Amino acid sequence: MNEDEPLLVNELFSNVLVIAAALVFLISYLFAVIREVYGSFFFYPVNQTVVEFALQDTIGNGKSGTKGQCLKAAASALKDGKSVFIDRCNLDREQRAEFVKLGGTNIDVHSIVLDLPAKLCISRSVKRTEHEGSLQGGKAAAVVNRMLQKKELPKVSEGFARITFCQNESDVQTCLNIYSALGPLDTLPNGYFGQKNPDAKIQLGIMKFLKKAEVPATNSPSDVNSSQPSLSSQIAEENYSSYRHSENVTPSTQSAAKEELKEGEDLAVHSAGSHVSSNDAPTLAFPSISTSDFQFNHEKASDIIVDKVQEFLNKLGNARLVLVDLSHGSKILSLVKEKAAQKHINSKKFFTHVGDITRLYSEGGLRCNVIANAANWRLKPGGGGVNAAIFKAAGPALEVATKEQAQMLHPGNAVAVPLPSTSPLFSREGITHVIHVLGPNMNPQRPNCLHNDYITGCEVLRNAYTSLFQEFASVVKNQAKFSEGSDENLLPNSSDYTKGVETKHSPNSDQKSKREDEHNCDRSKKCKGSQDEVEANIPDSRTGKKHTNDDKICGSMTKSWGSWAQGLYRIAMNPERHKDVVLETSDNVAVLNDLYPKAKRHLLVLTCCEGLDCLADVRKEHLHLLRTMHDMGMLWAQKLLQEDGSLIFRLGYHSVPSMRQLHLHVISQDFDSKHLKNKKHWNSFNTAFFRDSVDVIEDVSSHGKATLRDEESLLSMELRCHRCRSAHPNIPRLKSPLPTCRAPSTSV
DNA sequence: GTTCTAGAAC
DNA sequence: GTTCTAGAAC
Repeated sequence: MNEDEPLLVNELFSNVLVIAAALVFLISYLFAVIREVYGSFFFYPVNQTVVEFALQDTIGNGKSGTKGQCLKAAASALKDGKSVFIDRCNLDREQRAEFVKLGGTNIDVHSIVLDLPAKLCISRSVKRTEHEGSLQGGKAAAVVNRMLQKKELPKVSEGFARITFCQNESDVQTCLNIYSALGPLDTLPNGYFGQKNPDAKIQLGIMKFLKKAEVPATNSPSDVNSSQPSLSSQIAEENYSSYRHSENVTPSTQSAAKEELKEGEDLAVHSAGSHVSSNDAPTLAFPSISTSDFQFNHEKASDIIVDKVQEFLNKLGNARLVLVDLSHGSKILSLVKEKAAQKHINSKKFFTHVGDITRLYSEGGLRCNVIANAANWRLKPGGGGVNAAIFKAAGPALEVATKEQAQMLHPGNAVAVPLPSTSPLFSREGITHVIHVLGPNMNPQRPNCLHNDYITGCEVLRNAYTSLFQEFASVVKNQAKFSEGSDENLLPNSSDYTKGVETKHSPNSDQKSKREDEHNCDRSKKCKGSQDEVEANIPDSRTGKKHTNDDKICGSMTKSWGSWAQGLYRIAMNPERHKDVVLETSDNVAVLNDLYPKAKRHLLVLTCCEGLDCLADVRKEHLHLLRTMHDMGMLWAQKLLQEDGSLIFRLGYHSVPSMRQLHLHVISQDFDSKHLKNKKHWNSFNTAFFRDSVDVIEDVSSHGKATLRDEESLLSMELRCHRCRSAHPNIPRLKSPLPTCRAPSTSV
């Protein structure tokens, strides 16, 4: 768009002499060209070519008009059967609400959004010397920035029948043509046009998990998909994205953010993680085993529960145990409660809880990192009760993860399954492990019925709780080990897996090697298969050059790596030789601090697998690796959060990395670093160039490869604050304390 | 990826 | 005058 010839909506719509869709009420939502198109009112009488108009700023005989005057004028025109076009800076929902209300039930309310780059807007405003709105010179930039901080894109849920987004002059022209062509009885289809549903476009990690419906979602033109998806598909996408986005952060930040919203505080002022309590004790929530469908005697069961709890509480450090049942009238719960009190068991470390075990945190506010499942011997979903509920709530991820650990379970045994971070139970409830446990069965309709043999039954039930609590202890121990920064592997002790659990490759040592085989990355074998190995040594038909290790194919295109770009590759090939920088190696991935961190905390999770240089190389067979990297990144984010609860993390990949060897960035969203120096640095983490790990996994699993975003345009995009989206002319201004969303400018 | 630096922008 | 960007070299 030509900056010298700013688009004036006044000019634009003064050309619209006939806009005759009966009682179409247009609200023009203008934030980008704010001061160029100061609020003007146009009244289009139906079936007439006469245009009445009034500016909010000039409605009162040349003086600034008030909102009340505008509303009155609009209501009056509507009453007269006219179509009304309101041209006004309706930045937020609240400001628009009164106008939308004018539409009532019979009048379609449309919105046209002129969403132009803020930089353009500011430069225009600054150049302008005289303005109806008493806004002149340099103050304009401050106003624009301040307004942009508040802006909320309109949504159909506010009462709009149709919302059209215009990103440039051509979009505006199209819009103009559409409305110009309307006849008296014509109508326009409802929904979003020109841009996706605002919610679906939110791509900021920080905003993502908040599920904050009102989050402003501005995107620069290059980031906007100009397709016009159907409304239903948009809604589906919206729902999907809110679920998906919540996975992108650690559950603790998510919950903290929730608290923050409750308090109604400004996002920008307090970072979402600030309420994180780092001393949340590890907690196992477990249902009463065998007393429901397996019809085990409640008295006997409650004795065993209390005994075993007492036995283990001392061994579990600060960990807590919680017996959970759905119903308030639960007999087993009251029995256990009573007996635990009699035995003076510490009620802070062991207590009972009434609620849904799959919604302990979201509905009960009870944070449990591990839950037990009263499983069936096949370790399959279905059946009823707790087992069905947990498998359903955890999604298919649990089934897959369970299969990796064990095929079946004998009565009296338990098996811990790490919950993939893709599971809603992980993202929503903060559950990291599900421990499947199988108790004795006294129900003749179920397998392995003991037919009231309570001598065996009690022994089996004792074993079941012993095994359950041991598994839990093992999880706690490993997590503690992890947070101490140990580079030992995270697998539980072999003894935890062998007895009564038929693993695919038990015992544990085999399991570990199996896991390594699975995401294989055997350096001699090469992840990408043999094809690239062959290609790597034949001349490229386009360049005639030979590919070597330093000049190899990256995805479908030739990408050469300079010597300076080989650092990560060297570490990945020999992580043991770089113990000084490598924080941890496990499952063929290495974790290290970024040499030039772009935020307070900035880690890289590096694959040690040769042949995977960048995202373009990633294919379906690397899904397991991507998940491993993601899980490792999440664990480290959690660990870092324990050190500083105010941090917020985002996990993702650069569309086109500068350094060879696939690496996942785990980066805190403060961007407080002297190493973040230029536009490329900023945009590589704050535009679609940065591909969220969860999105990459989703892309690869559904399309077989990752979606890469155009490097050039994204990296040279205007600088916008990742929180409030305000635009800034350069990096120092962007990073300077004022005017940012943390401390909104009050001048003007 | 960083560093250096010419020259544009302020 | 200083600040900042962007391109080349590494």
